Amino acid sequence: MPDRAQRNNSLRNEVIALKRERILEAAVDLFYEIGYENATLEAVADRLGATKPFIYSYYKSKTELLAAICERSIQESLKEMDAAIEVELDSVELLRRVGHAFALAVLRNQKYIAIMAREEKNLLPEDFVHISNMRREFDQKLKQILQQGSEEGVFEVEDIGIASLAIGGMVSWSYIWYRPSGRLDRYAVAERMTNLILSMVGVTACMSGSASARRKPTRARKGT
Amino acid sequence: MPDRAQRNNSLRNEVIALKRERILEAAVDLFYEIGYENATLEAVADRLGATKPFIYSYYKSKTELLAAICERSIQESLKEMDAAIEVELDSVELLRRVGHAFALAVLRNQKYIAIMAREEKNLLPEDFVHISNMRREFDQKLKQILQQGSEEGVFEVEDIGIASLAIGGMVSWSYIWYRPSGRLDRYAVAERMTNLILSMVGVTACMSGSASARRKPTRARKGT
DNA sequence: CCTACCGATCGGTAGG
DNA sequence: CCTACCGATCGGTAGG
Repeated sequence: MPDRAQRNNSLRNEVIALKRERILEAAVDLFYEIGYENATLEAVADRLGATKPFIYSYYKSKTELLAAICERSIQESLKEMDAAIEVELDSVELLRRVGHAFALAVLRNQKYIAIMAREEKNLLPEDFVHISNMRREFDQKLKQILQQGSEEGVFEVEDIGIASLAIGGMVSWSYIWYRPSGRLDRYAVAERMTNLILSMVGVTACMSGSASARRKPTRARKGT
Repeated sequence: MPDRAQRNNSLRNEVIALKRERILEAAVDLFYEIGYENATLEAVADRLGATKPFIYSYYKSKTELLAAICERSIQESLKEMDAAIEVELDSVELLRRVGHAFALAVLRNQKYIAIMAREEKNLLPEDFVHISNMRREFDQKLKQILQQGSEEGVFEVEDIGIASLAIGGMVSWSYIWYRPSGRLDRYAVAERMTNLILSMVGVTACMSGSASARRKPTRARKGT
């Protein structure tokens, strides 16, 4: 007897989830383009062919919508981080994997990252705290990786705290300059950033992969 | 005869400049604390013990005030960059100096940098273009330094464009996490970031300063 | 899920 | 340099 009711219910929930998702996406696009405060919910609704009260039946306020966007923003990076950690690799491979996945996540979720970086002052204090905690968690895990690699002697890092913040920063900042229409696609950018991360912690090409050593700068390149 | 008039005039100009400066500073503090849109000009005026129309007699609009803040933000970084370039050093020392001065500038002007990063969508199109150009100029000059060092064979960089954006990003991002009350003062952070920049471009400790080589990770540290 | 509306805020200005 | 004000915008809701 609850069978049919439940099916209905699950369908209903799916529809609700779908609508919430579409609203979120429309908001992300508009907030990214013109900024949270300049974007009216009426304009968000317009993009969906609906009206403002429609949005209010799925989100209870504008700031709740913003919080949902910001939360997803780091959630995605954290997810990649956790997936990489689970694989149990040596420190170099772990950092390579984490760096690459993190960079790809930022480039893929560029709009979300931009909104989070720009709009923190428009979050409710409680949401701000929650999101700050997630951010701290990410930084801690990254720091942990550097710590381990340093103890093993495969990383050479003067200050682990600063190094992890630097890595986080150089990757996160790409939301500002990356253009999908640019010279490199996301994957190529992530590759290069990963290599930069590795050399930042003192791992040079010959130490990490199977490639042959190129410890010394290739002076040959200049002359030829 | 123009003597006295001119003295008066110059005094008058100084007073105007002083007032404009105080208004700017108050705005920076408030915009940084609660965000541009949440800050009313009335509240800015309050901090100066004045009223809103007072501000309007020194700035013609709220957005002009924002543009002035953003412009100064990069102006400071560009100034440091240019000062460093003028000294004519070898590539390694030049990058070290630029990195250090740039990092210090960001940490010193943390509030300005934060506002610029967050509020670009609130700039007039013309101001946005102007500021974007200054930003591009900075990136170009940094890239130029990497280019030169690479050609000389002292830097080992896979992709100069990405590397310069990465350096710019890791330093700029510090506006987010740096706390003057934290573990390290500005100078110490700048030092560590500079070392990270250098190892990112393949310069290890032994190559740069007069210090003895420590090419290999110091495995000794672990065992002892 | 829409029409119609309110209430409050705030950038900017007149006028002195 | 202030008092007093306007005009417009927009988040949120009532009521259906």
